Amino acid sequence: LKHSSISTAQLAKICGVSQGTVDRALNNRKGINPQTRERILAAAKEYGYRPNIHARSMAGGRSSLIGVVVFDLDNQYFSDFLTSLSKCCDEQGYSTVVMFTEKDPGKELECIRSLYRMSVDGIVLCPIHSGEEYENYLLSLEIPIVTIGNRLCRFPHAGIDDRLAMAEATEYVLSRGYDHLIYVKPRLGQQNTSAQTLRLEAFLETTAAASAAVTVAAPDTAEASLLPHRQNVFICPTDVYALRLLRVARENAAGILGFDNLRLLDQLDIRLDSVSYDVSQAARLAAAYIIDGTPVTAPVRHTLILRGSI
Amino acid sequence: LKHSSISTAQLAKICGVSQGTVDRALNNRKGINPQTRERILAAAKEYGYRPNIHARSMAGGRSSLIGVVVFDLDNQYFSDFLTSLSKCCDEQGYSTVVMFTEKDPGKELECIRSLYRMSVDGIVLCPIHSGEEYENYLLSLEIPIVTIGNRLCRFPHAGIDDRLAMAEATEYVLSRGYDHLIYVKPRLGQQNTSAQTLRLEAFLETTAAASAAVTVAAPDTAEASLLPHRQNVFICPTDVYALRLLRVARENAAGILGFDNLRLLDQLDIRLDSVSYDVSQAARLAAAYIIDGTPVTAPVRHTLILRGSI
DNA sequence: CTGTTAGCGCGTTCAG
DNA sequence: CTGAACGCGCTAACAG
Repeated sequence: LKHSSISTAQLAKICGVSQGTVDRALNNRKGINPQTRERILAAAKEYGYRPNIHARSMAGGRSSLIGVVVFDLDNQYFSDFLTSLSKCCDEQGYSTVVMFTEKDPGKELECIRSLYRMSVDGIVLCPIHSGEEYENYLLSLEIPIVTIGNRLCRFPHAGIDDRLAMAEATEYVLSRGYDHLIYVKPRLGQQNTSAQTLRLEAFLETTAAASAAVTVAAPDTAEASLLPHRQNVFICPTDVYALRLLRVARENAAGILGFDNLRLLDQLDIRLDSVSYDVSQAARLAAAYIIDGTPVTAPVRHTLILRGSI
Repeated sequence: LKHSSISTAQLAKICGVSQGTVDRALNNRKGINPQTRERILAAAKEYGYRPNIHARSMAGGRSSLIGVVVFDLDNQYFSDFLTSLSKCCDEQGYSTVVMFTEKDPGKELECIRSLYRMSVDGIVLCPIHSGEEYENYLLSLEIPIVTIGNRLCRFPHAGIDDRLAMAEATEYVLSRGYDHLIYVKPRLGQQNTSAQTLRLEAFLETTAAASAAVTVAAPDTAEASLLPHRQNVFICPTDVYALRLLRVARENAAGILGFDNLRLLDQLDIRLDSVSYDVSQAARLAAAYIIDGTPVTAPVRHTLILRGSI
């Protein structure tokens, strides 16, 4: 009663074969008569056979579980990603188990350990830790791990080319004639800040040769950085900051650029230019890497969505 | 190597007892010498023993997995709830498995079936289905199920008293002297719309005896419902609608009330009055019901958060 | 109070 | 190509 779906043993009895043969048919293993395979497959479909993940993972096979480790759901970026990933995994018969680190390095380790103990088939991780020792630990788990948001040296990354995206966006801003760029830099208190670091570096490199003035400000000092008699523009490496500065920008006739293009913008009809990319593609890349081992070759493509705030 | 944590068998060998005794100690079962129990518990702690959920659930015990079925993460309400629930479950050694229905009744059944097959210990469900037949099916699963958002007759609900909350909010609005109340009613195309239905009913009952004019409008016709030379106010049963109407309200000097008090409001410093309640308390109630069987006796308390939009 | 045993459903040997 | 047997880690039932 507990599990409505039938077991391989029952299937075996029904088809008049052994459990081993059923296993060979179900899991596309070699060494089985094509006819008996078809017969078993047909019966499996008829009786609605579904593998039991617990038994399977105990016997050393896949668990069909994929772990996801993110900060929280405060930033809609993660919500967007989760929705896509969950859908993507579902379609392939996998379930996702999400855990939150709340940007606490200790919790990150706890999350990973928990997921490992659940014998997930892989982990999608937005890391806050970094360093060789940490990566060694992750590698020792011997399960596929792919990063999102922040990066790790020896693991694939499902995301955009942060450097290129920010460089292009900055160039566009410069081309619009602004002569004072205020980069709103988050406090980089954490360990792994690769995403934000790459964006900042790209911004600095791109503006190095420009004639425009440049200020790098903390979120709470951004407003005070506005210069009079200048064409000011806020460059925000996250929509979250941009949203908070939207009013200030408008009141001071300054331009403003966001990053991530949260669904929120369209949902609430907010006129904020933002660097956008296909989150579902990132999710697909991550899932494909974990499920099929498909290597992540190219970064996800990005676009600048213009709504008139620059 | 796969599972770094030791097994009950190993613990048994270490303590010089049988596996059965270890089980009795670990799971607070009766019929064991308090001294041997302490000895085993100490060893378990020392060696970092952690139960294997797959083995446990296969043997007919708990899986320490709790299923969550919600529409999606578009509405921040669900993100808020999930964050709280996940935290709450974590603290008690449970993990959550989230699935999305996308308001598709067929998917809702799929989600529940999947979770059931994973032998989750219980399900937190925001139902879109309803009706006796459906409830019978859920009951036949013989696992604890608690609803959030929408309700079902024969299952506990972790949430506020929607009727009372809307009634009180409406009364407050009336007390502020508005003489034209525009209720923004969602399209109730789904099957289970209990939450929205209760709120609308409460609004209508509360305004029945009032002298103020009342209009019930669809989200896209709300603006057109504004009456000239009147003190208009929008009553939105969801912050999502309120956020979209915020500008219209301001431009027309109309009041506006939201519902749910999304974290977004504080995050972006949005001045919207909204009916608020402690989401984490709802999460705790839901978790306690599933984990310990604690009955949900009283609804979660609500408050009206005033930010000057009424 | 404690030890022993069986079995959950599946993957993986090893024989045939 | 197929069948039989074992073990994963745990709970439950029965013996002592």
